[in-house]
Amino acid sequence: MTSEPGLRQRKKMRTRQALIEGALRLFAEKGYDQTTVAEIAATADIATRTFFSYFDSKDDIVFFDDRSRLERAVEIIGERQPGEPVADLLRRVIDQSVFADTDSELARKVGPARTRLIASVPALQARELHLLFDIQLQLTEALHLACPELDLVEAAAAVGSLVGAIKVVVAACQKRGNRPEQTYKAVQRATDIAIEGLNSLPRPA
Amino acid sequence: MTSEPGLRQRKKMRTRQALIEGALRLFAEKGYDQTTVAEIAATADIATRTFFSYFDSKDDIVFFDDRSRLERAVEIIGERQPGEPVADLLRRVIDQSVFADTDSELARKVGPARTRLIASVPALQARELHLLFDIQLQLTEALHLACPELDLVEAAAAVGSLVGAIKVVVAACQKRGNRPEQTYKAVQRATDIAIEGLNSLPRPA
DNA sequence: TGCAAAACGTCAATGAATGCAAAATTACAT
DNA sequence: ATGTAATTTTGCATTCATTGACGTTTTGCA
Repeated sequence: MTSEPGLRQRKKMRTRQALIEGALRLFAEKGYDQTTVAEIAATADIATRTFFSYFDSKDDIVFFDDRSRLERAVEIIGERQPGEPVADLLRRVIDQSVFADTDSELARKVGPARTRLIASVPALQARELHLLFDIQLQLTEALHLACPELDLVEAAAAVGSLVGAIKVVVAACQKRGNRPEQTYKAVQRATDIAIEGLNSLPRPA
Repeated sequence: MTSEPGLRQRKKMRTRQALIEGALRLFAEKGYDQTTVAEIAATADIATRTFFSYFDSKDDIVFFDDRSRLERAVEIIGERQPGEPVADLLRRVIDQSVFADTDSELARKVGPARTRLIASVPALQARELHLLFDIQLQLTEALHLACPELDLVEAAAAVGSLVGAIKVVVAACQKRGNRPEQTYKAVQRATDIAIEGLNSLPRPA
């Protein structure tokens, strides 16, 4: 069952791939808002109507590898060693699903351009946050399952606190125009703060 | 200068109010997607085109009091007593800007219905998360200013961690259908976890 | 080969959002 | 009170994402 893709599937996948590449190229060339769905569809030689059988919306195409990132994350959580501290586990999840390049070459290729794109288009920011939120709910469930000592509220708080800290820190860094290296350091710091708690912050002089 | 509103302003405010009430009523009656901007405009006796000079988009009308909530929060942060622990300060911010009814009666009146509405319409969820994210960046700045002992990254992590924990916990509670009282308890717990850190969570048996 | 399902495409419609220029309203100085 | 400038409102046209209905083509499989 899970073996041969079949001609139909292969064709679909090729079209999908073409759509993604075509769309990201157009977005880079003329901007997101200036690119119409019809133009994207044209790059893969399909009708405009058909685009919507590949992606639910125009924004969705930008986040083509979200699903696989989530799956990887859930997998990592599922492989938790009994007794492993939650903090250690979540550190691994962040490292291997956020920073690793999941969807093979494609993700690596578009990586930085995509980040810039999202940051510059409000509609994409909103979509990203929505997807990320949904991801957090699923991570919460996975964590709750993998860590019987945590109730659902604790699992949710753990995920939300860690992801929230990182997301806001990254945005703050981008806003001030930090270099990627500094931003990476900042993510580490954010992770530590979420794990150690706000009480670990420097006290007033 | 900051005294009398002037007829023009008063009229505008009345129209705005009418739009908000009309829109929320229609949303409740026929659902968000089934309500058109033209219908909303009609409830306030203005042209469809004019709606967009009051709100940038159809979703925006649902979050009419976000600005004032944010302003209240920034104000509270600005009034921080020197030496007051960050955790205490942020606790106050949550209590008084998230749970307090800011926009006078209107906010109180629509409160629960609005919450249900947002939860049931994906477009509104996305918008809310986007607005909340922006709010967090502004809170980060305010906190950084009010707490000289925190650098920007630390301030961002503090805000993101706390808000993120609460948001995910609330969503998890709604998803499982908790009663408001339980949800409130959960928010308290989430706050504690963000403040005490993930390391304060129960260890595996 | 031939049928059923899956995919694709055409056509038409809806509805949000925006730009533009004219018309209406309000503020303000004289 | 009146005229003028500033602000709002509006009608109109347009673009474009998204969706529904329905007929046509492909592909998978018996």
